[in-house]
Amino acid sequence: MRTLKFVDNAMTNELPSTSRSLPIALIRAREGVMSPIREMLAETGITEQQWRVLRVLSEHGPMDVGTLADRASLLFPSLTRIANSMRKKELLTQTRDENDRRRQVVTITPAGQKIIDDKVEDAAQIVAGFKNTLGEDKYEQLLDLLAQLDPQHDG
Amino acid sequence: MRTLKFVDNAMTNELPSTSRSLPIALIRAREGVMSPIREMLAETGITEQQWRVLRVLSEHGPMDVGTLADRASLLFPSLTRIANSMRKKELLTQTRDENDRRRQVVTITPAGQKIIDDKVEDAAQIVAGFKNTLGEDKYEQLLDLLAQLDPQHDG
DNA sequence: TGACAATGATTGCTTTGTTAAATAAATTAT
DNA sequence: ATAATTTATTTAACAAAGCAATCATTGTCA
Repeated sequence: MRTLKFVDNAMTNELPSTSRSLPIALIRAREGVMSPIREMLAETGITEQQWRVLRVLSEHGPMDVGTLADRASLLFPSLTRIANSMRKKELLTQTRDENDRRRQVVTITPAGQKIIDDKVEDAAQIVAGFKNTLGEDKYEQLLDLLAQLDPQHDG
Repeated sequence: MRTLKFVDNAMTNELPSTSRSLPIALIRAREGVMSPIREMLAETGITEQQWRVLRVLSEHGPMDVGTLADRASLLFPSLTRIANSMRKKELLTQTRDENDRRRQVVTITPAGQKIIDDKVEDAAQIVAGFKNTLGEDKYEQLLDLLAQLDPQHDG
């Protein structure tokens, strides 16, 4: 068992204690945030990722799979499967782009949009709850700090 | 396609644009942080989760599966399977607690500890990199804000 | 004591994450 | 024009997440 040293570890080769580990803190925060959202989504029969796909499509309209994957923060292979199952549930449709026939254009269906419409309010309340516990300022600050850890982000 | 309104949405039923969504920000930040760590771990043949398990065992010594799952932020069923594969690789051992024979006590092996020892330095440098880009203050601040989103955490 | 609840852990099932390889259409270069 | 390259997407294979159900052991209490 490694001995814990309760000193600054900046000049040492020590990792921060797992209780102050950034990756673990990110996981736990995510779990805290997603837990009520998952609970809310359980009634709809769709998953967290499927909700994200619907959100993006609803917000920006039809788009190709690559852009969708990017905006919903999903990996390509994941999205392929997710789109398949969502098509079976008729939450979206998929058509080949005739200008560039490699591209698959995905569109939300009325049934998909209905799920969004039915749940926006609940979702917004959950978000508002977190904004409330942190306070508006710290909430925005958190989003900024998180953005700085995202390599895609400019900064 | 939903019309975007560029106004404050506090009093409306609108969700924040997906680009300012907390769950998505958390996913992206996590991806940004884990990407170099995964790269580093690729050489060792273990996954991010297995690394966490080794870290916790190395830091706190042998413990039962429940406590380990808690400290490594893994779900029980996940840990059961992860421990199985790690046992096959001889990174840890598992023995029944004789006082309470429901409990399984997990211990890191020398081979497991060696992976930690070989890579602590690299890992610490990666962490230091993030501390550097954010600055010591904002880094600590971020950890505090994230902790507030964790229901397990006191606060 | 003996039925019953509570606890610790595992198993089964479906979905997603992650990497690598394959396919297919478009672009570039020779 | 055709071979080589790049781009968009899919498939395959394995690890892990998340949820429900199961199993074994321990604890409670009538």
